[in-house]
Order: sequence, then C-alpha cells, then structure tokens
Amino acid sequence: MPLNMDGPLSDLGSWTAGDRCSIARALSVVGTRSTMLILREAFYGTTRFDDFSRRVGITDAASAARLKELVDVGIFVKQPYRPDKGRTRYEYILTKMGEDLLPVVLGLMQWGDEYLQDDDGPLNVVDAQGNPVHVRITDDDGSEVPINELRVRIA
Amino acid sequence: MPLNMDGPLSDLGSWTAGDRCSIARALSVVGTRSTMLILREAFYGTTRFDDFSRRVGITDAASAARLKELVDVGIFVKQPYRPDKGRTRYEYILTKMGEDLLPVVLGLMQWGDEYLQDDDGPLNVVDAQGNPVHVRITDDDGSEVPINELRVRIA
DNA sequence: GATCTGGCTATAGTTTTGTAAAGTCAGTAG
DNA sequence: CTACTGACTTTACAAAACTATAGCCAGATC
Repeated sequence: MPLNMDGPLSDLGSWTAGDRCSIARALSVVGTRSTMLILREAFYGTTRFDDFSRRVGITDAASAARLKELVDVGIFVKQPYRPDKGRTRYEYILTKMGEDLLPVVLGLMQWGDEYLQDDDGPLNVVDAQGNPVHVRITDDDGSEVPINELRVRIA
Repeated sequence: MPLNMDGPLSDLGSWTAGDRCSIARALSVVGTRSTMLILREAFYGTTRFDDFSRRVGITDAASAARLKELVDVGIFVKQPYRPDKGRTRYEYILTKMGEDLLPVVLGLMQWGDEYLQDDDGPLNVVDAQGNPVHVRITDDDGSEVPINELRVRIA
C-alpha cells in the first residue's frame, strides 16, 4: 500500500523526484555502510579516530576519508581535548545535525531486530524506566499516523 | 551527547558491535543509495520495472540487480497483474517487511529537509488534516523520549 | 508470420568504496 | 636526543556499485 499522492503527484509518469529530493541529498552524505556504522559508534560514545576504525572494523584509510567528509558537511566537529598525559588531541563530536540522524540509525536497528534476527537483536534501546523505545511516524502532537493516512504533496 | 551505555557496554574498549548488530545487518540489505531510492519510489506508488529505472535514474542493469536482491530478502513480492491489453506482467509490491522501512526513508527525508535544503524540500509528507508528520523516538505509549534519556543495554 | 513492447540479460568499462601495508609527523616521556 | 604514540597519509590494489550499449524473449497485435 503506497502513500497517498496529492493531485499531480499521483501521475507518476509526469514527474520524477530529481536531485532536489531530500532523500537523495541525505544519501549523498550518509549513504554508505561505513558512514552509517561510524554514526552508530558516535551514538555509542566513540570519539577517537582509532576507535572508529577498530570498532567499525574498517581500515584507517577508510575511516579517515569518511570522517573527513562528515566533518566537512557538519555532522561532526573536531574538538581538542587534554588527555591525562601526552599532547593535545582531537576527538570527533556529533553536532546537533549529527544527533538528528538518530531516528534513521535507530530505525535501521529496529527494522533489523524485527526482520533479520532470530531474537530481538544483541542490544536493546530503552527509556529511563527500561521500556523499549520505538521509531514512529507521528503528527505534531505525538500521535502515531498510520501509513494509509499519510499524504505526499508539493511543498 | 552520546547514548547512556549500560554497565559493561560503557567500556567501549571491551566490546564491539560485531556482525550480529542489527544496524549492520540492515545495511547489508538496504545499505546502498539505489536501494533506498527504489524504496522511495515504491512508497510513491511505483510498481513496474521500467518505472523504477526511469524514476530513480539508474540503468536497467542496476535496477534489475537491486530489485532481485529485494525480492530475495522479502521486501518486495512479484505479483502478476492484467494490464488492459497485452500479456500478464509482474509488478513489484512492498511486503510488510518493506513497508516497515518507511520510518527510515522518511527519517532521511526529514533530515535532508532540515539540513540540506534552503526551504522545506520539494515534497511534504502530511497527515489526513494536512499537518506535517515527524519521525520520532517514542515510548510504548507514544510519548517522545529525548536522546539523553535513552539507554542501550544488552538484550 | 512479422513486428512491437515490457521486462529483463550480457558485455565491457568507470567510479566509488574499501583493503593492506608502509610511511609521516608532532609532540611528550625518558 | 632518541624512542614512542596517536592520528593520520600514501601507495597500490581489489571489490562493489553503477554506466552505456546492445541483445534477447514471450507473448500479444496486426
């Protein structure tokens, strides 16, 4: 069951999403596997270069390339910090722009838990009371909107 | 601000996500740009092979490869249908498994609207009343859970 | 029975994303 | 002054994703 397409949008022969599409633009920035896994790690608390490489399971060259892109677009900032000993180092910290990708990352996790695991998956994300959380489509007041009530229209 | 990691998870040196991670598994299936854009089209109502190629803007070879993978994992089913004239054809229809990826796709759209557009993006997704919808992280009862209240624990 | 059409498949090449292993570089510790 | 360490960079290569172009095939239509 597709979304309800408003007026002219319902004729799929008459238009295409094109490159102003927000989904396509988002994918140009966070559309690779390693980028998404680097984000996962950032949400888990990883901040240092070597830890991204090691925990994601990619080479230094790959993580350097991805991290640079992510800093360039503003998803991470490089912040100096003072380790107990040694010189000043830099850590990669998510900006608000980066944190706002959490629904996407948790959405993937939720879907993977549901369809690609025997059980509920190795990790659970829960609220302060220990109850599981969900990624949902809601309206302004927070009530869930079922897929058949969604409409797509031209902005 | 990262998520709160429960007990042993807080020591990032002592564990890694590994390949049972639901996010990594999900990305093995829907982790490419063209796959996500094919899903976008399916939500917009595209069902036919040529339309996927044309509307996503990829070659037939690419869409054939992606669609086959998506049918294999169960995100699409190939359903016979009777066009007005001509022989029986097949259309690609999202299963529930496929529909459940909508939060991920809309999450990307929402994020792209916010950070990669001058305006709100070319398309809006709204509810039955015409109010914009949001992808949110909620509790069982539907109340939004702020990122600093989220905890990750071992299942 | 020849032609057309939608839905693919085949071949060959390019781009992007990744690997592996080594090297660089700026400090600080010793 | 030398060695060490974390954070990269470089070089060379491999694999995956994608392109461009062409061809194939099962039926309907004519």
